Amino acid sequence: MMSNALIRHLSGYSRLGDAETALLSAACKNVREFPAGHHLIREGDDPDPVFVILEGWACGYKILPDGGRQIISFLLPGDFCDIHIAILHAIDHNIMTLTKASVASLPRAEMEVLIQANPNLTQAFWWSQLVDQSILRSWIASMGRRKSVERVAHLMCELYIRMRNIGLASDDECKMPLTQLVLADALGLTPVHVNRVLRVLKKAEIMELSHGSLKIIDSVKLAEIAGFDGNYLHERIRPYG
Amino acid sequence: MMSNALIRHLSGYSRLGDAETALLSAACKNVREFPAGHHLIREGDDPDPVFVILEGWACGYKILPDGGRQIISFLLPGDFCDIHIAILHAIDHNIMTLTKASVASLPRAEMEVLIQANPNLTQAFWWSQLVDQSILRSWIASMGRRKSVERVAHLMCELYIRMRNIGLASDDECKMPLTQLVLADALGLTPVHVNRVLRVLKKAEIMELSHGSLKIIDSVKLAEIAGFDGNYLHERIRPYG
DNA sequence: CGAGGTGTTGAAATATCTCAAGCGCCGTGG
DNA sequence: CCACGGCGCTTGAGATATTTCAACACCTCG
Repeated sequence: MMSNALIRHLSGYSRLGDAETALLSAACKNVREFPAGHHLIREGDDPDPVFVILEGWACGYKILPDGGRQIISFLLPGDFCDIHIAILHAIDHNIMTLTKASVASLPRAEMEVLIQANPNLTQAFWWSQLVDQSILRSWIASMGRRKSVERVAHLMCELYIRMRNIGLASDDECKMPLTQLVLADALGLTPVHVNRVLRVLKKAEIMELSHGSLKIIDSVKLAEIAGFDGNYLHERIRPYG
Repeated sequence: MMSNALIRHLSGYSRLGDAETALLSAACKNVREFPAGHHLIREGDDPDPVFVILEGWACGYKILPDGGRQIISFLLPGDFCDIHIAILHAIDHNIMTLTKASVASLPRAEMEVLIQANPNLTQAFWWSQLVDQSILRSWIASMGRRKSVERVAHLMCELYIRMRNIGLASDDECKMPLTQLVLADALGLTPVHVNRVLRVLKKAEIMELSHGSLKIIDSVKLAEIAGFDGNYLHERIRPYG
């Protein structure tokens, strides 16, 4: 029975003791609720607090000179914005909520003390960051070498597994509050094309995305189309539950 | 007068004292020469030594289930393979030399002692890793939202600037030992298409890539086509020289 | 009730790929 | 020294995936 998505998330990466979870809980006391479409971080900001998503979804994105948007990452409950980004002078992308979300903000200084004093936490944060980086690599591979159907399938696999890892998915279903436009901006496609791809996957009785939730009908075929190998998510130490 | 590409690279991120540069030099004593096409790291390996490229180029890549290759990163002199990746169980991509290269390998244990004892080094390594991550994000944006000409132009801008940052580029030219096939695998394109794009850029008198080197003819137009904004490379503290 | 965001569909336009062939260069082996 | 094979580059023509443009239906929210 874990009180907090951050703890649930990190405890997948390192065995945390009671003392550590207590520290994390305490650090997360400053919680705010934001509506969908609220910016947590804007490009060019001075990085200050570390945000942790406790409930809801967010995404990181970049705007290209021609006005196009590319989504770079999805933040699920327990995920946080890059901690050490403070070292850089300015942030090079935006982070925005995709749904109503409750978000804890931890003062950076406090954060660093916390990490330095607790080797298990250090390790958990490192791991988490490395997994993020691994996901970025995997996205590049997807954008570069997968066709649209495969790309959609792959992203759905990734997000489903990530949701399952934090205890937010059932056997064949999970929340997936993404509009087709958002999906398009994440996959480097057009909204219309995403629509057609989703139709194909539905007609083939493989998966169905609607009303903000994903239903996996034939998980084997889905993974096959996606060419999905979850290794890059570097599995949790112990499954949730 | 810097003896070593690693030092040159890191000193762009943090002011290193004589003591620190001496330590780094000493750590780099174990140097080997590899031919082009040699694998430094293979997917699934147990991560052990940290490799630093002293001379030559390397790249990281993934192989997709259908056999396709996607290049994920280019390693230039001074770049190194992810240090903290040791935390993960297994590496999820390959690293291969693209040219004859001289490579230092640092025992991981030694590395960690070094870092923990020297805050400036810690900072430099952090920064370096964050820049790598920033480059990954920028690649995703490129693959998702730029057309082939823009994508080629953008990569050339990035690599030129990175070469310049380590003192390996002249005003309008630098080494660029990439075959069109490699370029294609990095950009998510076909070798034939890369060829046609390069032709266009050459005919338009913007840049020319041949015999392993890049010549920039009209840097303004090149940056314009690319929509290049170098911020994501998070400039060095002091320019090389 | 109207407005705006989201999803749906069709038809035409276009970027990129695929397949296929030929060329030039370079290192190797006869 | 020449012939050969291999790799990288080049070019063409046709095929295909994805985009673009445009219209409409649906729903929620004010």
